[in-house]
Amino acid sequence: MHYNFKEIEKKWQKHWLDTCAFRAQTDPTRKKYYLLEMFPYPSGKIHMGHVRNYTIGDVASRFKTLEGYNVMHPMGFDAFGQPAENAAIKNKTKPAVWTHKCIAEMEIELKKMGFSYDWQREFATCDDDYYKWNQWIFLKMFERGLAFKKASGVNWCPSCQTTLANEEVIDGGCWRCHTAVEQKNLDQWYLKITDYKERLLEDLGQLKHWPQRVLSMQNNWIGKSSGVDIYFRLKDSDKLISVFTTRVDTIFGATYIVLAPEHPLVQELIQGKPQEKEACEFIKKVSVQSKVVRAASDVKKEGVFTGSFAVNPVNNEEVPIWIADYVLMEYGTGAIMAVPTHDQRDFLFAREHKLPMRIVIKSKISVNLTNDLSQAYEGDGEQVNSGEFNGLANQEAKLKIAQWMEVQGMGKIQVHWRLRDWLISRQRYWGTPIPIIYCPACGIVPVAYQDLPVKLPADAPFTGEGGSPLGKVEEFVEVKCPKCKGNARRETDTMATFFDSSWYFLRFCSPEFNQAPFDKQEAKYWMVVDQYIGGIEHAILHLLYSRFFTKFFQDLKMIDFAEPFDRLLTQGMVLKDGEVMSKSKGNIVDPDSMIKDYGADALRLFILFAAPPETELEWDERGLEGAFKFLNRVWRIHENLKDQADQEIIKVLHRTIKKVSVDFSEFKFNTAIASLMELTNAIYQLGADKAVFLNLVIMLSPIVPHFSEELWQILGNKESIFKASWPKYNPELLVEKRVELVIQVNGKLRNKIEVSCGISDDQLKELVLKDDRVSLWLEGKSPKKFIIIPQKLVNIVV
RNA sequence: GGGCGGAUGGCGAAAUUGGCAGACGCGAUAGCCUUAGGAGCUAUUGGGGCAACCCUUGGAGGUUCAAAUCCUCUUCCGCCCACCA
Repeated sequence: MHYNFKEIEKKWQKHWLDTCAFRAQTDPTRKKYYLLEMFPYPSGKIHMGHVRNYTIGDVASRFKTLEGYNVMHPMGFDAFGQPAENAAIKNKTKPAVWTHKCIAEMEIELKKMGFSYDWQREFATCDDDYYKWNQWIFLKMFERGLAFKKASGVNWCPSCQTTLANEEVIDGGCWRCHTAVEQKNLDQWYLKITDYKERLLEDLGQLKHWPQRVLSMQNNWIGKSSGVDIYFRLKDSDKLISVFTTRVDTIFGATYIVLAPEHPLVQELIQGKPQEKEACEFIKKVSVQSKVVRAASDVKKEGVFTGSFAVNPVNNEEVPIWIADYVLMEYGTGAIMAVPTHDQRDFLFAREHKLPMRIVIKSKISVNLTNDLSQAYEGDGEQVNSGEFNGLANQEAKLKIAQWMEVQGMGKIQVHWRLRDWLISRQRYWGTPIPIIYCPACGIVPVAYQDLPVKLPADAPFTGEGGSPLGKVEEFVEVKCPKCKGNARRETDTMATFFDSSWYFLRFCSPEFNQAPFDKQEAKYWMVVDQYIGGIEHAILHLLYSRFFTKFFQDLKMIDFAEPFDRLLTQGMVLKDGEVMSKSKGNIVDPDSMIKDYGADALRLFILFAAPPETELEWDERGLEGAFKFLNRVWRIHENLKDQADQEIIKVLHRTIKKVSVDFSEFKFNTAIASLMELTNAIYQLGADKAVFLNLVIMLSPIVPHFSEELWQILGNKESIFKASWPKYNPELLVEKRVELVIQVNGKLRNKIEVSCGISDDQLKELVLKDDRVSLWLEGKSPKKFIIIPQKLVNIVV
């Protein structure tokens, strides 16, 4: 018979809820621990990814509780967003109704997993007392010029009928539906995240406990690139073309320059030239090309000559000006100097169009100085053909040339960034209304703070067909101007949902606070988040925005730290047959049916045991069965306890406590479980008393809480096991008197001997030489050298 | 093209950071037990060999008394960024 997990899990889940077992109370006398998992989008059902994410967090949270920390472990819902709108259209209901139904269903599923949340802190971002503070934050940003409206070319998804942030465009397609993104000129709200670029970059250095991978992704995304803006004068006028380069050391090898087809000077340059017609056609062709096609790396670089020339300031050489599709208006200055000998793209382009090349960096390896190259040389070397800079190492020349050019007024040392301002306007219904009023007399007027929240109307005629649905709700749109009291109209766009999730971790500190987004005092106690856990897919967007908001709050003096998350763990995906579980692949394993068959505890145990948290986890139901068997094996021990444990099992216990304590703090749950299994095996061999067994149960409790609570109670404890404390090991018990040593001859394992720990090196040498197997391998030769690693090994070198 | 990770039995994975490769589990094989169940218990389980032994951490070299671990080259896989100047 197996233990009755159904009854036990139900019983303890009810008990935890009834007693508010995981209520976090602010208590300045105690050390706090804020553990947070990325809150879910309420889709209605939890999937294995959620189960894994939240199980990892739950174990950490319960472990910290047992260690004596005052733990806060909250849960909420990232409830605004487009899927709710689509589902509402499909199911002929309202997004609010659908969302709340989904939240209710998910709460039940999360509770069935036995997660230790402080449910009293729960909120959903679609609650008006949450999104009110989105609007408040927006207004604060607006006051400081950090929220601003700009007409510009924006990414537009024709399928979702909405704009997208740069971050939401993936491979030229919409992150949600993968439709090719188009460019559209619209009046949109932006957040000036670029004002924070230096701090966002620099403070990455503070994040000592973030995965390297995430840091480098953020680093790439911010994309700081240092170089020089070089001014090329036009041959026939005084106008300048500014080009950006990170390789100013190659300036003497610039044999032509290339402009993006959209560059503002292009029309002037081609006007009246013989090439005008050809150039116009080319520009037209490129302009209709989608970004995806243009960015495809296998497409041949195309371009045309403008007919005009510019002058290279360093040597007054006339160089032809070309237009090509591989130069992008969005980056740098939209113009480049081309150095075909030292840039592969320039090289291919120059070869194609028979443009001149000149080597200016001599590679140390190759002596090739002819122009008969097979590819560009992009490495380091010595300057040649570079006037007064000849002979310098190119890295040194880079600095010297840059300084010299700045002094001469030929250019300016310049930094370009990849990071763009964050577009937050969405032409959607189910989101936070942007709290702005357009007055014919006063222009753009912010909604007054006392008028917040600008409530989202309960109903709007959204069809998914485009345009802002709020624009069709007259009683929403029509409003009096807060300044002149005249007739005015509200902004009808809503905010991108990433806005909502950029500060929710602060709201959890004081979810009911009604004076500000969060209570300073509460935030002072609970923040920063000690451990944050979530998927790698949020490595850039959500984490960058959250860091930005945190710095903004710091500037408002609402908090006194710069980074919100101390430790970050990005858990790996759950795979089935080597593939991501997805509806379209039909390989979804439903957590709920696994709970029915094996119980939540077994599911939690399996998911932690099968792989370390960061790596991908291959779903294996037989493994789950194995986890279940192990629990039954532990269960049976309590019926066969001895009155007294012998010394040997106590030693094993203390070794296990040491190992498991370390593993738990390092999130190595798989090896922690392995040690607990070893302890269990040892108990089967040696027997155990109640005290030993209870220690095992406590160590298991973060992983399998219902199971452990029940055994804890059966063995006579009145209070919850989570009121107990984590066991400590006795170091004296870990000291061994005798130890097994490995004997190697020339580094090969030849024998093992047991010796007392206090043995001296000389005694050991003697003992080893007497050993039969050793003398067999020595074949009469005398040892050259002994290498002794205390308590571990002896290696005899002959 | 750039960056960051990986590659260990039939499978998921360990390896105190340079010191017994394969802990723990799954699967498999054999046996035992029984109130036949979602059982349980005991052994064996990287490969070769009767054996002593030999081989084995994607591949090839190297450093070292000693390498899964460090170095060089190389192949494959994953993720991120990307005509980024």
